[in-house]
Parts: sequence; structure tokens; C-alpha cells
Amino acid sequence: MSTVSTKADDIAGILEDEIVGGAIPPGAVLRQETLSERFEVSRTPVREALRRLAALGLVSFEPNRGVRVRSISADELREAFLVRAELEALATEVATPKMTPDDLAEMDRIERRFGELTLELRDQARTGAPRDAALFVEWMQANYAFHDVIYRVAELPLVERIAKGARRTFIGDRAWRARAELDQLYAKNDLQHRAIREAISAGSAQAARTLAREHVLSSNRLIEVVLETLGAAGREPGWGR
Amino acid sequence: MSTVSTKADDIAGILEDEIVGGAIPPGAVLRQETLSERFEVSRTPVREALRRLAALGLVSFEPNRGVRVRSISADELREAFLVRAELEALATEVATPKMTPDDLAEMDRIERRFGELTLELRDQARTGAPRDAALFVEWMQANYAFHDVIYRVAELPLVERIAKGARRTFIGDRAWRARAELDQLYAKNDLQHRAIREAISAGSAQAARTLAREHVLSSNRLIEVVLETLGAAGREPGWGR
DNA sequence: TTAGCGAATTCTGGATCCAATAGACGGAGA
DNA sequence: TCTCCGTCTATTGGATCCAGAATTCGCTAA
Repeated sequence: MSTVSTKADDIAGILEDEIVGGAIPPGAVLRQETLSERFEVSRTPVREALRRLAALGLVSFEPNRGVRVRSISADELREAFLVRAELEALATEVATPKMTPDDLAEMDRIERRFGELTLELRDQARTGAPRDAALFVEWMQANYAFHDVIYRVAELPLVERIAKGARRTFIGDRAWRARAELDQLYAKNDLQHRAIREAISAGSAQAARTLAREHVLSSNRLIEVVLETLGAAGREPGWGR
Repeated sequence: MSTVSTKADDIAGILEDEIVGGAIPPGAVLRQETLSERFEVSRTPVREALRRLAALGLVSFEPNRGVRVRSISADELREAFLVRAELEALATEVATPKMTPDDLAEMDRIERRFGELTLELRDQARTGAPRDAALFVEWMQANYAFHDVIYRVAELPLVERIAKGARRTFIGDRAWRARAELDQLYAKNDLQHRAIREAISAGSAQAARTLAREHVLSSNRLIEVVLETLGAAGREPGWGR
């Protein structure tokens, strides 16, 4: 079954990844003509893709002006973490009684890898080694993989969709600038994962829920640190062409 | 300030209302040509509007086939209520310490009106009077208005957007078919509103949170009843033209 | 020198046109 | 009669074309 797709969908997917990945920075203006040249299509599918991005809230749409990548404010970021905290708590609670031994084993495997990566990250942060973007990305992915097991077991597609949408407001790469301050927070993250896993293993849905909620909320603290060290970097380049 | 808007946005807005309001039933196929004739525009803005609806999850998009209004399954409906329960709980908790006397007064006003409407509805349900759609709509709106005060005070736009998105999966009119069974649930709804209001008034954010969560979850029970009485009405008309 | 005004340019929004796909219809053969 | 296959039509996806809005730029005048 060759899953058919339209060019508009392909383009939207690519742009989506680039925006959430930070390749296209917040505040950037997306020109239809430029995009149509880049993807070697006409402006029609490009515009449909942009409509989708706008509906997803990734870009803001100003009639007769153009679209620009939305830069999230500190408030929005905080709120996104609140939402994630509630929904991850819910997913964890629901997933706990549904966990099979296989699922738990998978969580263990991911958690071990996550622990290793965390150690490496902390080492780098301590020794002041040059930043290793690939390592950070891998750490992030392992982090997400841990939570993804929970989502998969919970079988709550709507919750998963919303939570992952809120997840993307964390523009990964930026955290690096503040990595020196993040040492203990890295460690805390790892410990929390273990606590969640143990609560699930013990079959305590309520404890797992509470731990998951606190886990996300303390990630929020991590973000606060990042925002502080970043300072007021929020410049809005204007519509200039 | 004459808020400019594109035709695509206008069309999307209208279709959105019609879909969530039930004027366009789930399973209906939306033909581009038909819509373009109806709105007296070309197919271009229609397609952009449909893209937006697809991104919002209101319709499903099948390449080279068309779009159809998504019919929510019982599982999806249940999940939407879980999400709403968590987010309303969050919003209520956040809103509680921010409530001003004016806000509380407004809640009182709405609650009184809601109580009256609830009584009328219960009377109708008991006496088996002919269904009064306008009354039900008004009841629903008063219900939403109550919660909207909380959202406004909480100042969490993202939470509000998501929760209201989940809210719309409740296709209002259908509930009527089961109204006889809903008598006590109506009453419960009213009592819960009062309890939430009192907890907020007392400044107990945690109690308000718990009450709000239970309130939405018991609405879920209401929906279960509706679904049961509705039976398996889920027909998928196929793509036939 | 600078403020204001108007033309020119650039870009978006929408309409129209063409290509490609999917389902419907109908005929031929087993 | 039923199945298979080719054709035909309805409908979507994408390209191109045109109109209108917004910004830029340059000219004029105070």
C-alpha cells in the first residue's frame, strides 16, 4: 500500500519539522515564491501547506502581508508545560494498569540508555567540553522515547497529539546555551524517570500520575533557567523584504 | 479597525460552526465544486479552508478522493472528556486565586440563570413535553458561559483553545433523544456548578480543581447514557456520489 | 533637511485552466 | 450469470494568470 500524499502535505510536513527543530527560526517570514522555488512547485500547494501550519499554530497569518514563524513568549512556554504536565499525568495514570512485562522491559532499556546519555551530558557540562549537538539530540530523543512508551500503552491518541504538540514549543537547540546551569536538572530528570517507572511497575496509578505531573513541571523549571540565561533575545525583525 | 480577513478564513469559520453545530452531519462528504458554488468563489479558497479544517481534525482528507466530516467514535468522545476534565481542573485551580468580587458576581448571575434553565429542562423531561431545541441550546450556552468565566480569569489561552476544541465533540442536539434518562444528571450538573463556585469563593484552589475535574467526568457519564440510547447509529455512507 | 505625497514594485489572494486519479459503466468471455 | 477488463466521467491536485493590497522609493515643496 503506497500511502499517497499530496505535495501540500509533504511540504507542510517538512516545514513543520524545520520550524519545531529550529532550522527556521521564530520570527522568520515565509515567502510563498521562495518556498515554491525551493520545493519546485507552484505557489498553490505552498499556500495550502501554510494554511495547515497556521491552523496548527506554528505560524501566524496576516492577510495580504504574509506568514511568519510564531515566536513563543515565555508565558506561552510556561502554559505549554502546564498542559503537558496535566496530560502526561493523565496518560501515565491510564497506562499504569495496562503495562505488560514487555512494555516495562522496553522502558527499562530506554531508561538505561537515557541514564548513560545523561551522564555524558553532565560530564560535558562539568568539563566545559565543546557542545555536542548530536549528543543533546540523542538525549532528547531518549527522553521522548521514554514518554512515548507511556503514550503508546495508554492508547489515548488525542492526548498524545495535544501533548506532543505542546512538546514542540521547546526549541531544543537553545537549551545548550545554558547548559552549565543545567547540570543538576539533568540528573533530576533521570531520577524522576526511574521513579515513574517504579511506580508504574508497582501498579500505583495515582503515584505514577503525581510523579509524571511533577516531572513535567520541573522540566518547566529547567526552561525558566534557559529563558533567564537567554535574556531578552526576542527581536521581531519586521516585515521587511 | 476593519479586521481584514481572507475568503478562505471566512469559509473555514462558517464550515467550522456548521460542523460543530451539527448542521453538517458526521460522515458527510464536502465537494469542492459544491462549496465554491455556495459561497460564490472559486475552488481555490475553498480548498484552503478545507486544509484548515483538516488540520483542526474536523474533517479527514483523502488524497484524490475528497474530504469528509469526521464522525467521532465513542472512544474519541470519552477521551475528549478526559482531556477536558484535566484542563478544566487546571484552569479552575489557576483561576481561583485570581477571582475578583466582580468575577464571582458574574458567576453567580450565570449560575442563577443556569439553575432556572435546568429546572425548566427537568420539567420538560418529566412531563414529556415536546422537545424545545431553543431551550436546550440556551441551557448549553449558560453551561458554557459558566466555564468561560473561569477560562477568562485563568488567562490560559492555550488551555482554553484546546479545551474548547474538545468541547465541540459534543454534538449538542443529539443529547435530546435521551432526555428522559437525563433528569437527575441535569440536576447534578447544577449542583456541581454551585459547589465549584463555592470552592472558588472560599479560595480553595485544590478543592475547586477536584470539583471541576469530577464535574466534567460526570458529564462524561451523561454522554455514555446518550451513546447507549442512541445505539449503534454509526453508518459510514461511503464515497458514492 | 525633512515631511508628505504618489508612482512603482513586490507580494498575496483568488480565478481559471490543465493534468492525473478514482470510481462507474458497459461489453466480452468463461 | 458472473467476472474481468477497458473506457468514460466526475472530481481532485497543481500550474498559471490576473487583480488588489502593502511597502518602498523617489520626487516635490515647505
